[in-house]
Amino acid sequence: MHANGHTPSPAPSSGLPKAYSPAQTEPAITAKWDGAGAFHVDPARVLSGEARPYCIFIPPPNVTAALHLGHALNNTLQDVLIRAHRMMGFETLWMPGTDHAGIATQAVVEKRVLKEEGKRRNQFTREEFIAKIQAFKDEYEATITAQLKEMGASCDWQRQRFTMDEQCAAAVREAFFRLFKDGLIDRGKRLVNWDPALQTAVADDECYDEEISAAFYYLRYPLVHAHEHHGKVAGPEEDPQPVTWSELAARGYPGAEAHPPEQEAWVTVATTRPETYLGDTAVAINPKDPRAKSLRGLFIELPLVGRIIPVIEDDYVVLPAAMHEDPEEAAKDPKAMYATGFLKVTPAHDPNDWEIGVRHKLSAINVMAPDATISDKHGWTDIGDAHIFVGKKREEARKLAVKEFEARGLLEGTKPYTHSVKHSDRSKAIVEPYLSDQWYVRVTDPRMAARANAALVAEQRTSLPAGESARPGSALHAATGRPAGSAGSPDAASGSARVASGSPDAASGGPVNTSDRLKKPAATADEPFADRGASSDGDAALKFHPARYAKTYEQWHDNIRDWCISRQLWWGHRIPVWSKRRRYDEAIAENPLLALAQIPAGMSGTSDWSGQTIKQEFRAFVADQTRISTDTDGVSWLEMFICVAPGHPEFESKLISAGLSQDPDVLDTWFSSALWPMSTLGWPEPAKYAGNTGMLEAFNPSSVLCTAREIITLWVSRMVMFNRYFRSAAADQPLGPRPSAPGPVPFRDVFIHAMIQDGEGRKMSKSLGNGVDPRDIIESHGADAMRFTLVQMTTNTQDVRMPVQKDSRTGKNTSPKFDNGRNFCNKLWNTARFVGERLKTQRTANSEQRTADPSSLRHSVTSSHLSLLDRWMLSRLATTVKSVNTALANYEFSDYAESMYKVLWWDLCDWYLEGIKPTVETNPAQQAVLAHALETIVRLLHPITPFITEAIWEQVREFETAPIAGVKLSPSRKAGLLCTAGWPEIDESWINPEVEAEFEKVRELIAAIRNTRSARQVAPKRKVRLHIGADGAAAGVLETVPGLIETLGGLDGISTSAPTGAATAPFRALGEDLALSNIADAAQAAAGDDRDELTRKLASLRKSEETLNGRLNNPGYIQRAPAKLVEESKAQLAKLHEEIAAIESRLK
RNA sequence: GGGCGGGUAGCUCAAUUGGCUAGAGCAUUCGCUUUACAUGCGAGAGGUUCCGGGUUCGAGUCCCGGCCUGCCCA
Repeated sequence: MHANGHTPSPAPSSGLPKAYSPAQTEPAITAKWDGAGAFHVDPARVLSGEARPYCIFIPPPNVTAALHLGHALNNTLQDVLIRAHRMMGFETLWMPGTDHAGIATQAVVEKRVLKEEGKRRNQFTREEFIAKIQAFKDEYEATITAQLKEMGASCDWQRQRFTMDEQCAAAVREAFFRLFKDGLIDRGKRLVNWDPALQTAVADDECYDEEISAAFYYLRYPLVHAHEHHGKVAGPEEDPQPVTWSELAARGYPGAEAHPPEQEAWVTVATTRPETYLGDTAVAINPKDPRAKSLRGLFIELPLVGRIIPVIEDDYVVLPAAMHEDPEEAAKDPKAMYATGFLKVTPAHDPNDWEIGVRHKLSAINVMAPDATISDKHGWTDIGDAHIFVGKKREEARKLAVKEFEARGLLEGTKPYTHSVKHSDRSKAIVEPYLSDQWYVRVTDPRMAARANAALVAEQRTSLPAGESARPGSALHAATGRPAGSAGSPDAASGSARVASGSPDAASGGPVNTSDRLKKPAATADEPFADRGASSDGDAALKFHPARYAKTYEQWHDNIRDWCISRQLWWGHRIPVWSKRRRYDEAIAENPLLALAQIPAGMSGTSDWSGQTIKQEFRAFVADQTRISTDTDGVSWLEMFICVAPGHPEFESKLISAGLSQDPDVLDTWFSSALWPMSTLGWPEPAKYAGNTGMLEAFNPSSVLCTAREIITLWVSRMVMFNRYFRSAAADQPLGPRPSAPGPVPFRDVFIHAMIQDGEGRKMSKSLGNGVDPRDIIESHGADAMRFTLVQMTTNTQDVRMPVQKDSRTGKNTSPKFDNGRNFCNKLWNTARFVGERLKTQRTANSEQRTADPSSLRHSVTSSHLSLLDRWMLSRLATTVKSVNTALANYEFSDYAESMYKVLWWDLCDWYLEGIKPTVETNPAQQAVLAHALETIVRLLHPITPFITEAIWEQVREFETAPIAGVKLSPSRKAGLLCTAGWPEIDESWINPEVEAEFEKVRELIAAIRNTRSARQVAPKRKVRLHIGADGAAAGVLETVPGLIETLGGLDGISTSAPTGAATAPFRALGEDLALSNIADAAQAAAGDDRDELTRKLASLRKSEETLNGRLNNPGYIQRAPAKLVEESKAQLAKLHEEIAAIESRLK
């Protein structure tokens, strides 16, 4: 292998070394592309109508690490599309950039800082720590950019963006502001996945499930009599009276008689998390449970805490297995096997309990601090005797709770139980469902989710049209600034919140215009006709490839939930909201605007502003929301949230000096990613950033998004929702009126490509050590080899497997698959050497004239100048151009690579080059075909293997031959580089099935000769003689390709006389008995056929004969199958009979 | 639990949507330094298309039921 230190010696005749050396070629080619600005796009060419746009936005890689093989695949496919369309004459933009990847990057840097400096994040100021992350980001951004260039990515590098750079940040500010102003962002107290180690909310996709060994604990909860006051049950009653078993027996409770009549009765709950009992606000039983009826109206007194909570009935509760109608069915549900029929309900610490809480309007009591220790400072006030738990970790508190129940005789038992529990990706800590204030985007609003589905092309839609399928979202907690009917009873206290989420009518008391929201789903369908016309721009415009992924996309939107966008991190876009909390009083309650008025009054020094004035003066860049809440001490608060549009730092400082503070959280990374197709083009003010004028109009919507399937829900959906919302016609002006008609999609096609797995079907990962580093492959095999292999592997399946091997020499992971690509590149290289040697005499200084100035040329080569072999080659080329175009249009990448492999290796190298060797140097027409064949292939291959083709092109374009009619190879548009040369066009009239069929006969004859030679062990160099009939089929075939059979069959001549002597070998081809003679020296001639092989072959042919006979003897087949097929079968059978007879005669 | 894939030669994948004797590449066997290429050339061997039913003249392909396997969403 040449990488082994030895430099291939150049072949003096052609100037090209014998083996292709990517390491010597690739950097120089990259420099040429860079120097020529070959990939820089000019929107003016699009806007003037000079060129059609083609655009892809790169899925911005995270700055957390170098690119892996999945990135290599993703970016190779994009580059293939980009380069092909650039050559096709499109004004082609591939927008590059990177993503700040909030939690991932911060976690990586935190780990690094801890390791290197022994310090934690909180030992730095926010600014100091962000600077460290920034430095890390700069390092990896540079690595990633270098890697993409090494792969040959033809991005418009002058436009490279970062999701947190100034331009993208402005878009994020603007988007947040508009959503806030339009009531699509609100603040809510909900359960989030809380990472107690990192102390931030994490998204579902930042979690993984892992089984842990745990236990079910069976706790006895004492039953008591109590009363409910105005729906409040959390307050302890005075001296609650215990319920005795005899009372229960009287109520008809099954099994109560088994207990001592005067003993205090209990119910037993089963739980894996006993410590959360501190936050229980009910015990639930299934209404179908026979005990349910007798417990109605009874309460529980929680031990130590003393809280009185109701027994409620809810379908969610699993019936115990013993109670199940079908015991076999019950045995299938492990939970039923463990269940007691009673469920402790802890809305603040369990998502299912939260839902029950919503249904039954229970309180949610948070009993934990952000580090998941038990705390009485975060909403829990009725501590009672439970203060012994405060300060304990989750696990310690669990043990203590069990111990305390046991001490009171309330622990009924313990059963070991293994179950899967959510863990945080980044810290590996067990996620705590945690009640906290977060910002949400109301993607459940029909302007978001329903419009995303409406964007699908008609043939990919399966669900109801927009509006009918949309569902109202969960309730708002934050109020908008809109005047409200009645302030109602304040809800959602800061810690002990009344659960309201998920229930639309729960918000009816608040200042939210609920009816307006509920009407919205239908509004889309009821929109005026004109509006629908305007929306046609984006409706039915989005298409998935492969189509099956449209379903994933659609179902996601049908079931979408509001999107939590706040993250308790430092690395990210800081939420542009300033807030202040004030004591609530009656006057303010009547008019929240008045309260708001007092804030800017203080900060500006002007004391007489009214709410109305604020609205007018700052309407353009200030939006506000208020929220009313009551804490457990009964104190009501009014919170004011003010969002400021970008570009008003002076106003922000005024807010600060007026006592407001900016939200410490940052936005979910996907918020900025969702804006990527807009922010990178300068939205909302392209003119403000150099070079962006016209970009938005020219390149949004883009052509296609290339990504992996898990990204459909994470990113594709959000880009579609945001693009359609923010780019609606009404919203295109900065700070314009609230958009009504939906806008365009961010991309017309979504191509979902496969995921690369290892040979065992596992994901490639660091922990498994089964990953392949693209840098290693580029180093050992070259970027083109890697790209070819990746393209070749990309079928429309969901996974592709890449067997991974450890290179014994380097110790690095590699895959034998990449040898395919390397060998292919080498084949191309040597093809070019061959052609270069044959055509060197035809070179001129500049062959571009050849197509640019037809008058300077000799006559065009047409079909009549060409032999069968030449016409066959042109037919193959024309067919290839056609099939490559089809493959590209359908994102069938492996088909593209396969077409190129076949036309280069099989057609051009194995047959055409071998066939023309004796004649090409004296046949100008053939030289023209040869030159055009190579150049067509080089051009068609450029998108897959850009480096080697660009290198070869430097020689190819020097060839001077006659043009060929109907073959168009347009010159380069920039700096004589192949990457901007024209895509090959070959007139389809060159596709000639008769020629190909004729050539098939030639190949059959040659194959038969070679087969016979091999079977008779004829020395490869030995020339033999072919004997044919004077008027047989072989004679006809020979006429069509003078000299070719001799060359490729190793013949020294052809005779029409019968063979003589022992050294002859009869064979059959083209339906004729033929023979080779002179196959061996007299001494060796005795060696005959290999009888074993002939016998084997005969058996195989007999089997085929049987199949065909069976088919033709079936009357149904003769009657019903197409006549053409029947004829073919008959012909096949006849041919089979011939072959069988021939072999039988040899076996005699 | 819901949804979507996959199961074809030792390995990785095709098979024009129901129609050639199920094909390639790699690996393997035999032969070959042949003036483009040994990263090569020529010739072979290798298949119960996961299993069981059904529809059809005809099933790898369509339908039903299993088994195995992967992913996504809850």
